[in-house]
Formats: sequence, C-alpha cells, structure tokens
Amino acid sequence: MANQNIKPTEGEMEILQVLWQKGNATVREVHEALNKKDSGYTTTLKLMQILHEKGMVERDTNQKTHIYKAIVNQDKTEKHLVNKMIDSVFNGSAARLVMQALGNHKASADEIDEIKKYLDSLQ
Amino acid sequence: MANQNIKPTEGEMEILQVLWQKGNATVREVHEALNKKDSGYTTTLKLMQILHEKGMVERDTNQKTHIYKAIVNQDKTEKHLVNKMIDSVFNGSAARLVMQALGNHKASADEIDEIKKYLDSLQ
DNA sequence: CAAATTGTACGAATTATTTCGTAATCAAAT
DNA sequence: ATTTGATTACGAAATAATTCGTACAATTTG
Repeated sequence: MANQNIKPTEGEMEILQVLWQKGNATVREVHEALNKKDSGYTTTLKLMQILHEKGMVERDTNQKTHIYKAIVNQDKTEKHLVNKMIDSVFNGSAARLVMQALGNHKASADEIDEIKKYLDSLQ
Repeated sequence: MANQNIKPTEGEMEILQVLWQKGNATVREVHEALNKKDSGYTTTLKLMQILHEKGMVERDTNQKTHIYKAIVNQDKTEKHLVNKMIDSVFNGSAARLVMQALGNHKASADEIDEIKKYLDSLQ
C-alpha cells in the first residue's frame, strides 16, 4: 500500500475536497470548482502534481488530459485534522470543539436532531 | 482597538493556548508548558515576539523578565478556526465536523451529557 | 499543413513559518 | 566589582507552501 501521507496543507485540502466529491476530475475541473480568483490554473496544477508526488492522489495519464482521483481516505484524513485541532486549539476537549462548532455555524434544527440521535447511539 | 489579527499559525496557536489558560506567563513558563523537545527556548521566544508584533499578545516589560498576556479573544479565535475548518474540510457542514469529532476522540459520558444539554438549549 | 488552443512539466520566485546562533543586557551570587 | 546565569533582541538560515512564467507536447481548427 502506498505511503498514506495524511498531512495535506490547506491548499491541498481544498483540492482533495473536490476530488472526494467528484470522484474523478481533471485539473481544469478542479480549478473551476475551486473558483479561485487569486491564483491561476498552473497553481492548481502544481498542487495536484504535488499531491500526486506525496501519494495522496493517483492519475490516469493515458489520455493527454490527465484524470485525477484521491487515494487518501476521506474519513481518516478528516479524523486526523479534527484530532489535530482538538489538541492544538481545544486542549484535548472534543466537547469544547463541538460546542464552538454549533454555537457558531447555527446548525439547523434537523442537523441538531441528527446529532442528538448520534449521541444517543454512542451511549 | 488594536488590529485584532485573527489568523495565528499552528505554532502561535499553541502559545496562545497556554496564555489563555494561565492568564499571564513568561517565555520560560510557556516554553516549559509546551514541553517541546524538538525546539529550543529561543524559538518559543521568537514566536511570542512575533505574536506581539502582530498585536495578538501584550507584554509588561517593566521587569527584566517580560510578562506576556493574550489580547486576542479566545472565543473569537476559536470560532474563526472552527469556521475555517468547517468550510475547508467539511464543505460547510457543522454537523459533519461534530460527528467526526465525537466518533473520534471518544468523548466521555459526561461530555456527551453536557453536549446534549447544550443542544437542548439551542432549540 | 499551419495556426491556435489546451494541456502538462519544470524550475524559479515569493512568501510564510519555524528554528537557532550569537550578542547584548540585566540580576544575582561570590 | 567580577563572574555566572538567565533573559531578550536580532538577524539569518532552513524549511514549507504558494504562485507563476515559460517551454514543450498534443489536439483541434481553418
């Protein structure tokens, strides 16, 4: 199994995001999905090439236009980043993060119900 | 009001963390609280000086040993970082972040109760 | 086929971040 | 008062991350 480097930078993360959502994508598709006004096509390309170097994405180079695909696991990557934040920002308290996230982004009633159900399932 | 720069780096965040917890602290106190094996005292010092330059901490230089204190708001800073993560990692869904955080760090039963209470108070 | 368009490769410049060496300063101890 | 130890200041090196210019290759269009 490839070297599952699990430390994407913020820019890399945005790209992975798109790839996870789309499954497969060309550089142009990703670039347009990101809709970055402040950086050009080659910047996106370079980042995707770096992701490839780091073994976080694979690509099909059979055609001229390469098709990229994430190979790092979305769940693992998310867990890793969340853990890092819990440690470095919330002193190890998942609960603090959760409350900050909720007080914050004003989750909808539906979302809140969903979370409650989830909490019940944990106990 | 000072220029509330609200974009601490990861290293800066660790220091703010300690300052928020302690209220006031010297460089040495912070450095020891962090217990970094891989970087020296002057690195911590430098980061704290940068935090000062950026207007995120203030310091009392009356004594030889300076006393530092965070002046950025903990809640605001946390909210900012959480928001960033919700956007860049969870596609705008606070609920996804919450579940990832809980499935993850195995919050204690007490923590879960606390979160439930909090959720009730939101509705 | 020639020109225009679209894509990737590559290297380099830029910027941000982290780290540390060293000098200067101050305080305490002898 | 001299030495010793601890501290801050400063600058520079090392590393990481982002951005882009330009060259080259392939494809499409006229």
